[in-house]
Amino acid sequence: MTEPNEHPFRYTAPFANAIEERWQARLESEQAAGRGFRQPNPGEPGFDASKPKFYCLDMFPYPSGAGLHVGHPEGYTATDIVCRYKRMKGFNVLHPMGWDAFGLPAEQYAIQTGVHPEVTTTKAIDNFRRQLKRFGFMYDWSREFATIDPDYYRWTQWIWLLAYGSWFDPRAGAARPIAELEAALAREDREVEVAGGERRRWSACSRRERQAHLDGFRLAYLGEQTVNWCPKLGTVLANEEVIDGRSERGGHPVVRMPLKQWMFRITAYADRLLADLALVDWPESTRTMQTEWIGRSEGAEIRFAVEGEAEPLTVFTTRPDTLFGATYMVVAPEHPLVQRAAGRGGNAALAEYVAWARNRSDVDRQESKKKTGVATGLLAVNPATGARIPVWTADYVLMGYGTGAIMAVPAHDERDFEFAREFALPVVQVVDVAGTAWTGEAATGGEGRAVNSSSAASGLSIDGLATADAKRAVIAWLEARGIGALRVNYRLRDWLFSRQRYWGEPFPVVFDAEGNHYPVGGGALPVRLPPLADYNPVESDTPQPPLAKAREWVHTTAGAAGVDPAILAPGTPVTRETNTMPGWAGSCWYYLRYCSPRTSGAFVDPAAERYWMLSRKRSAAGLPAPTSYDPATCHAGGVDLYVGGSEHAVLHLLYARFWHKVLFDLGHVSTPEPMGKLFHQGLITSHAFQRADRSLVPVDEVEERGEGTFVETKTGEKVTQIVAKMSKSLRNVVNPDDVIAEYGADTFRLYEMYMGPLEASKPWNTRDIVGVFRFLQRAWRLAVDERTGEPLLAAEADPTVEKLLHRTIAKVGEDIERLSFNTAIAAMIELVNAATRPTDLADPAKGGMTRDQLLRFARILWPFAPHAADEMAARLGLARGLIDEPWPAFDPAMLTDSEVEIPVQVQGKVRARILVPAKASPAEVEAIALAHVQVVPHLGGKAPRKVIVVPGRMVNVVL
RNA sequence: GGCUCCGUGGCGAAACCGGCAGACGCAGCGGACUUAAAAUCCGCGGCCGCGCGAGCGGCGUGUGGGUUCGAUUCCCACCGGAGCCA
Repeated sequence: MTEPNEHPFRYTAPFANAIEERWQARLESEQAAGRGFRQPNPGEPGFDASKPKFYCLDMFPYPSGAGLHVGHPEGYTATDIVCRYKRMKGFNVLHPMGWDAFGLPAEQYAIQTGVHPEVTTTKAIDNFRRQLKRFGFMYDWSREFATIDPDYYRWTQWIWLLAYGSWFDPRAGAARPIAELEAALAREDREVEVAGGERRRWSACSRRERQAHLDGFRLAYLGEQTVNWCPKLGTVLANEEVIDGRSERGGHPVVRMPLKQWMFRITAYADRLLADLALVDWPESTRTMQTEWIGRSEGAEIRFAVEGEAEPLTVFTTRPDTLFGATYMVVAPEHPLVQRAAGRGGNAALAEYVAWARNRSDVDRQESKKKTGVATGLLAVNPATGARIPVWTADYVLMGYGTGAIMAVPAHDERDFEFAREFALPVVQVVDVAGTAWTGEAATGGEGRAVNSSSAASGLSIDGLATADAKRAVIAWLEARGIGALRVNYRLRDWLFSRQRYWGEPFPVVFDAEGNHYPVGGGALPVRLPPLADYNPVESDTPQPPLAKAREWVHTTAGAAGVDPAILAPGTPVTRETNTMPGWAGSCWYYLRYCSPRTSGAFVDPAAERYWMLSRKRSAAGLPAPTSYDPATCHAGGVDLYVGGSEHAVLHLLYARFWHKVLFDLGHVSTPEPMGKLFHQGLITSHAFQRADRSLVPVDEVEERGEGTFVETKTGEKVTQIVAKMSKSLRNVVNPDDVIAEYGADTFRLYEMYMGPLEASKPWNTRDIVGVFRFLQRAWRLAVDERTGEPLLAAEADPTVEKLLHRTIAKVGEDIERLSFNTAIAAMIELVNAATRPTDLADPAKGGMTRDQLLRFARILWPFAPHAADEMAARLGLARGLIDEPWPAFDPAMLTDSEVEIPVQVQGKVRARILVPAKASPAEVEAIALAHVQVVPHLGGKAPRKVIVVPGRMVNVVL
């Protein structure tokens, strides 16, 4: 027996799912017909040039096989709300979605299963797309692409070639075509250094020598670098991917070895990357992180003469003022000076140490408590004191930082001090550090006044000078003697861009038999990835890229590869580059491709790029649309809102900025920065449980015994509830598909936005979801008769409800603008609660809202819960839903009250509340307050010393 | 160790520029409706004390100090947590 359903139109989960799927199907067919959320570009049919643009971007996901995580829809819902709102406010909204689809996990999976990464990746993309569509996000799916599409990576390769064909002109402070450099060298017939250190006029250089010289300037260049080789992963990693000497992914040991690799000269842009952070609206924390990552430090380069060596030993120090305290030198074991000293033989200990240190991973080198090292037997001369000081080698000095050599000042550097202690080297105090007494028992860092820092012989005397002055004095002295100079050093290294991997973009470059490289011509792009039978990286001590296995692909001719015949004869046998680009490559410029994703003749259509990226600042709103960047009136950043996790605060965002600046310098994009406003959504965490010994217990092994008391089921041991990241091992991962099935996508969206501030990390609390679900039910019931599905309309508008509606419209709009969605939803809940009929449905004419009011409410609900709002609007007569509706207007007069209740404080304590006319003068308010029956007793009969009246806010009486 | 951010009821949170601390939701309690339950609707709700009661008094935004008529908000120190850099 089945009960007849008395409420067939109640907003239940199955009902929500049904209407959501119906509206989504409808949107799908509208999009297919070129309507819906399809946003035309300038020049295309349907484009409205009178509207301002809003480019809103989500960090595109890496489509993993596991499907969408609850963290993904958090940022996506936020941008969807903003975009729907902006659309209603009359903007042309660009809100695209795509896939960051090259990368290690797919390749790893291919290694395990033998299935081509393209197959698994495509499947994962299809699943991600299905899941995202189920949320009803208003993406313009006609702009979708993946970084693995040949049509896309063709242009990734093209941009790389652009960098390859450019150099950084220090005088212009910008990138320029390398042909200009070549022309200048020829025109002025400059003298250049050729192999072997000789200098020769350009006209006298061989073709090979010219090429080698130019190669030294390219923004994308082949550099022999000490790289982080990870034998286990079979790849080289960027410094950024190595944490404490282990791979960021997998935690495998990493060893350092020299290798020829493609590099990006990102260090040339260090100053601009630093300075332009001031131009964008980014979280302070992110700007700080990038600043620290770039790590600009001013100091001095000092050249120390080494006895018996022609070349001086160059060091960089931020504390040239401590030169008198440099009692020994330390060079990295990889330093050429050490190599030479060891190569001469006769120092077995040195050779042994170098071999030993070389095989130590950075984790050991950095962590070792006890300092290790060996004297090289060489003696350097401290130019300030004239003293001969020993040159040591030690692994605490890394070749990758600075010059790979330091002057050791043990008195004022902790590590140098430890080293000096270990090997009984002299320690000389040369700074009287402010606030720290010199005991000789520890290094004293910080600034102060120079002591023990004078020498008649060298003519340098800085005793008594404050650190800053002492630095200047020493640098001036160094410069005068030609043995040093002021220098700016960066922590930022050039970007290692080669990977010994299969699943990445191939480099459009080939090598001849002598190892000279030649670019593949633009017409031959994309250089496609060849199919491969075996994806296994070769686990070995020397890098062996998997692409080397595609022998037929690798061995080709210049002509077949598409090298310009003017550079290399077509018949010349060449081998292709077998490294691939790292996972970062595709995400460096995807936001540009979205502007015109189907453009075939260029990486982006210039007009589309200009329209979507270049805009006037609010202060210059009256001016006509800009045609080129003007710092005074234009936004520096192109994308108006970029939302994604803070885990990309440094790497992705720094790399994208670098590519963008190269493109900007060469005239291919309109703005100096890619992203104007950046926002990081917080992490969605989960609950887990912790035993007394701080070990974690999975959620399904715990039961609740009474209020807030949890015990481990197996042992009965008491455990405490904590907040932890979602993880398979803790079995606290929430699957979005399940939540949608249980409540619908609208409820899911509302819940994630209602949890708390977007930027905050917050725990998922399944129990709380029902709150927003009930809100939607209530809102629905306010508009629709659950028995008949017919609208429920008030005969006339209740003035209180009308006033609240105006206020809610104003507040929700403001809150969306400042990305404060939780408070916007709270305001809508208050409105619905206030308008809800106090009795049952006996008399629908009582309470509730009029059709007009309900439609205005539906329109502010639409960005948050679009399906419920569309369905509501349809039942109220708007068959098409709210897709083309404007944001409702509010009357500013409705936002103020004629009378306000304000508190009266006596000595800072609230003693009464008074109702006063909003326009009452301070004197009137004061009079009412002081006469109040609850205030008088607290005055103690005295006249107040002072009365502070904040109009409309409060009164404070001071006795 | 340095830098940055954060700490508010049983829980998630709000208070946007120094002006009524705890909006809104969850959980809880009470009532209406119901044979009963669910659902729904109405109400209560920081802590302590006094009062039968409407209410009154005190304390209260991690801790201790400071600035101010007034501090969750600004300043200093400390404790705890997160992130980044060493």
